[in-house]
Amino acid sequence: MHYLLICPVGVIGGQSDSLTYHYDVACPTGTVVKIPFGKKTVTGVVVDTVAKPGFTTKAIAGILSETLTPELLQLAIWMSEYYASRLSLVLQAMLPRGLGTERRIKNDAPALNKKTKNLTLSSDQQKALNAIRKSKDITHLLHGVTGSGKTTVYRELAKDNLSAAQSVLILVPEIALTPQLAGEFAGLGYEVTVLHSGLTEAQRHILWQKILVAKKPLIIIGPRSALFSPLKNIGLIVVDECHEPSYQQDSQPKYSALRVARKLAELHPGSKLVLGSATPLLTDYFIAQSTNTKIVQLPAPIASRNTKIELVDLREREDFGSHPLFSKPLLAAMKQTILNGKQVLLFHNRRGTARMSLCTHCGWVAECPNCHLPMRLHHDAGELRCHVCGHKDRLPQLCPECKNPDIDFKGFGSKRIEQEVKRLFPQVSVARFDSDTPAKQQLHHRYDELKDNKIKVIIGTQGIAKGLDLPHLDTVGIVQADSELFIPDYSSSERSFQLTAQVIGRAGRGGQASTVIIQTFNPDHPAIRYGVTEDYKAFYKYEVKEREAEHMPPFTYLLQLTTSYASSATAEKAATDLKRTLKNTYEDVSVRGPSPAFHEHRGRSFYWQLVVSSHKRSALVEVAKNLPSRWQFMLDPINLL
DNA sequence: AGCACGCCGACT
DNA sequence: GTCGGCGTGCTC
Repeated sequence: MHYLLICPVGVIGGQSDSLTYHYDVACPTGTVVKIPFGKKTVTGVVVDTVAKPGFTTKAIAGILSETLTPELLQLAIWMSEYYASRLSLVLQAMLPRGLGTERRIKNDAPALNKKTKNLTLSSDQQKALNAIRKSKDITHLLHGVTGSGKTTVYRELAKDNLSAAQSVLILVPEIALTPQLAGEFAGLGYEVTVLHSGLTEAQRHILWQKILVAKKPLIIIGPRSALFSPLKNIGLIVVDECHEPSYQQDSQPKYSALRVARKLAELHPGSKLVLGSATPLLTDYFIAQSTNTKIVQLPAPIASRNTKIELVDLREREDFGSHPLFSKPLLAAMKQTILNGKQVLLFHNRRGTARMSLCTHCGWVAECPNCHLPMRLHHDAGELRCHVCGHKDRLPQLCPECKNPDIDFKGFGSKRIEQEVKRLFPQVSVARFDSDTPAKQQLHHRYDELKDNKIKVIIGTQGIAKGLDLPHLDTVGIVQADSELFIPDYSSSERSFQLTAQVIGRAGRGGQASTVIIQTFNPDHPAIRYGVTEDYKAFYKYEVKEREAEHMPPFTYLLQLTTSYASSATAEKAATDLKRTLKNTYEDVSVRGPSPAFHEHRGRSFYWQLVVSSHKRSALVEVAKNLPSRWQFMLDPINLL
C-alpha cells in the first residue's frame, strides 16, 4: 500500500494544507486525483509520498489523466511559502476548472503561419539582443521606450529558443495589445497559443491539455495566469510592459507575476527571463541595480520624434479663456489639428461626467449605499453610479434631504470632456474609450478606424495611454496631469510619472511634427516634469530618495493587514490589540497604524488596517502565517489603499 | 467551499 | 427552557 500526501484543490481553511490518503498503486508527485473529502469528492494533487501514518486513511477515488508538471508543482509550493498562501488556493489558480471532464474537441482552424518577414535589426536592437544572448544571468531588464523595438528583440530571442526545441512564454498586461504581438510571433513558423479572458472553461481546459502533451516547442502569449501553462521545457519568459499593475494579482492567491516568472525561470535551468518596459517599477530597477541583474538599455531611434511640449499651469487662470476645461493653448492646438484633418487625443484618468453631486442648499452629497463613497454623475444615462461597486441610482430632480432643486456637480470625467468636444466641434467625429464604453466599441475593435484617421478626436482614460500607434495623431492633451498625484499613497508619484510618460509617448509616432499640451496644478512636481521629458533616470533618482526618507519599498518590505467589523470602533480596537501583540512577539518588524482603510465603510463593515514593515521579508511571512482570524493580508503591496 | 458545532439573544 | 443566528473550525 502506498501512502500519499495530497493537497485538495480550492479548499479554504484548516491548519494543514495536505492530507494523507492511500492507494494500491504508486502515484508520482504531481498526479491529479479524485479524493473523498468530507462528504464530497474533490480534486487533489499528490504532493509527496509518506510512511503509514498513525491514523486511518481513506483511499483515493481515482486518478485523472491530467498531471501537474514537476516544475509547476515546485512553483506552487514555492508560491505558497513566499506569499504565505494556502497551497490549495495556489493549485486552484494553476489548474484549469473542470479537470476530469470529458471535453468534445472540435477541429480547430489550421494555424496561420505567415511567412517570416526578415526585418533588419537596428544596431541598438542588435546590441541589446547580443547582451541578452551572451549573458549567463536569469533575469534581464530591457529598458526601452515605446517604439524602440523591444518586440523585435523578444522575437529574435524566441527564435533562438524555439530552434533549440524550447518553448517561449510571453506575458502581456492586457488583451487589447495581443493581436499585434501575436502577429509578430506567428511569422516564426511555430504554433502560437493566445490565452485570454474570453476563453470558456472548456476551451481553457482543452488548451491546457494540448500544451501538456505537445511534442513541439510552443509560443504561449497570455496574461499573468499564462505562467501556469504546463510547458515542459521553457527557454524564455518575457514580461512585456512589466510595470503594469495587472501583473499583480490582488485576489487570493495574491502574487506578483514578475517574482513568480523569475522563480519559474529558475525551475527551468538555462532559461532566461526578460522584463521589458520604458518605465520599470522603481523597485524592480533598484533590485536590478543592486543585484547583478543585467539592465539592457534600448534607446529610441534617433531623430524619430519632433514633438513640441507645453505645460499649462492650471492655477494661472488667464491661460483660460471662456472654457473651464481646456486652456487657450490646448483649444488652439485642437482647432489647428482638426483644421489640418489630423487627430487629437485627450487623456483624462477619470470616468463619468462629474465626480460628485452636491446640494447647493444643505450640502447633501449623493453617496453609494454600499461603499459610502460619492457617486459619479453619468449625464448621458441620467444616473449616478458608484465606481467601486457599480451601484446605480436615477439622478434625483430635487435634493432628497431638503427638496432644493439646485444640485451642483463638482469635478469632471471623460464623459464631460466628450460633451464639451462635441459642443465645440459639432461636425467632428469623436470617440471615447473607458470602462463605460460597450465591449464591442472598445479600442481594439475600432483600431482600424483610428489608424485610418476616421476618428478625429480620441478621448479616454488609462486604456488609451498604452501601446496606441497612430500615424495621424498630431495633438495630445492631458487635461489634468496630476489627478493621480492627489491620491494619498506611497506609489502615486510613480503612477503619475508612468501615465504622463506613456501618454506623451503617443505623440509623433509617425515622425510628423506634433504638439503635446499638459494641464496641471503641479508643473514643478518631478513626476510631471520628468514624465513630460520621459526622463526615467532623473525621476528614478528623485523618487529613490523619497522612498528612502519615507522608509518605503525598495528600502523595506511591506505587509498590509486589514480587518473588518460591524463598527469602526471595534475594528480600530482589534487593530490596536494586534499592533501590541506584533510588537511584543516579533523583533524585526515595525508597525504603522492603525488607520482606517482608504474605503473605510464598505457594505455593512468598517475596515481598518496596519502596515507592517521589515528589512527581513521572512519576518513578514511569519507574521502573515500566524495572523489571528478575521485578518487579511497582502505581502509586497504596490499601494496601500 | 460546505457542514457541524457551540455560544448568546429572542420568544412560545 | 429551546430555537436559531452566525462566527469558528475541520475535512486524512
